[in-house]
Amino acid sequence: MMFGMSPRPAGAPPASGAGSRRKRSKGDLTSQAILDTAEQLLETKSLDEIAVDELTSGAGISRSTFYFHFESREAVLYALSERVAEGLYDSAALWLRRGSEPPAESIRRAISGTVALWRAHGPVLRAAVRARDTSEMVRGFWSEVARKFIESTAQQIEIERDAGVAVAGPPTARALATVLVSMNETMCYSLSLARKSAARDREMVETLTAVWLRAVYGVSR
Amino acid sequence: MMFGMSPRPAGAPPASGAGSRRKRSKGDLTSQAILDTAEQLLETKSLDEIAVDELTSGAGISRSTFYFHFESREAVLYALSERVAEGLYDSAALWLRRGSEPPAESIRRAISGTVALWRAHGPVLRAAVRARDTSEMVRGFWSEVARKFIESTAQQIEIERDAGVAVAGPPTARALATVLVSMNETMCYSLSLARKSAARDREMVETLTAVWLRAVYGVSR
DNA sequence: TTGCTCACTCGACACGGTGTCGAATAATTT
DNA sequence: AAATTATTCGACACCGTGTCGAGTGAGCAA
Repeated sequence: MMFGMSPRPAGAPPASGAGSRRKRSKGDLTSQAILDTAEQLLETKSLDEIAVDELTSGAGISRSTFYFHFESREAVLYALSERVAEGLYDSAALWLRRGSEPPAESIRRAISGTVALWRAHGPVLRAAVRARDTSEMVRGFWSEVARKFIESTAQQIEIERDAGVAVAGPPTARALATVLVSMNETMCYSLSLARKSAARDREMVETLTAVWLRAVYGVSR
Repeated sequence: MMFGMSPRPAGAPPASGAGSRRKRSKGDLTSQAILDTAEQLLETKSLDEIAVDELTSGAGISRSTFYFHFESREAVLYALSERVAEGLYDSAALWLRRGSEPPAESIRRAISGTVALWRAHGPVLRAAVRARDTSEMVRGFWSEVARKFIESTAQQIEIERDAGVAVAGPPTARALATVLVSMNETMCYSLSLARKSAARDREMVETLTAVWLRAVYGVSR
């Protein structure tokens, strides 16, 4: 009764092709308008403080029309998340394949990218993290994202361990990766809540980098 | 309009003395019943999935009577948190003053205590963490709890650094402490979501301990 | 042009939850 | 016993949700 929602938005237009810009059927336009309004409102309020009619009046349509485009408020968040998720994968890849540069550099670069992304899309990312506990749909999506992050981190740790550069387990590479990735997420969440400050951001990147380095390689400098 | 709530529960009985058991005015009893029902319901649902009449029918009273005892659902959670918070302080104190034992022992003991507490009161603690973003009252309470944890951890790190045992900053002792404490909270949160398993708990304690040790002291073994 | 269809929009409705009020009742004090 | 205070209740007004059936209009076929 409570979890019956199908992952596919109810009456949503079949796969609004992201690339094809010809023939923006009117429906696409209002879907976009709803999405934009939602992203803007999330800067102020949390998802469940946002009423459907705030979304629709912002988009210039009637409240009940909303349900033609989205199944629920969560579905809107899901769509919003997808926009942002691709950016996340990029910063994940950064740390995976590093050339000959020292680990400190590639880790710092990856973390820095993640922080930047949270700074850019904080409201949406926070709402998504929050909705993980509420919406099956959102949870599925983000646990997949997290899985990829953890997987590739664990893999990298194992490579470094085999090379004798990183300190051996226990903890398992996987357990260590889980903790480190979660730590990044938590700190980015709370950082994105604070007023924007380059100094604060830099300190956070440095702190997280230091913990990663020490946790994986044992020694910092 | 939205944030006008006073920190003091509306018509609540003046300071239901925790210790004095004589003269349990009838009101205290039903307040307790509401609290107990809430704690039990939180094992299944999140706070905002719990309707007021579920609380009151569980306590055998009428819905509107609820508002005589508590200002809102959040106020119930606040009261529930206070019950648990004291236990938290104990495990904080554990790591602060250690005798001559090696740091690994005291850190493991403190983390182990925290994990145990989350296992015992997971639902309430999760709801409280969650409500931090929603309720001013709950946020104030928990930021105070977090502050104490971070403060005492930072203090301890500085002591160890002055003694030349811990690796020097940067990161600041405070920044490092913030990250480590938050990490513990996050991992306990997600651990308490998983089915109870002694093995899993042990692994989590070991992993967190390892990260703390390496982050603070640089080398693990 | 007419007429058909299909994407899209709307207002009305039923439902369920919240918070408040004033009156009724139980407990305690004087 | 009377007065006061604590506690409970039902009724009410309000707000947000999700659904339904009835439009509306743009494009397309004949």
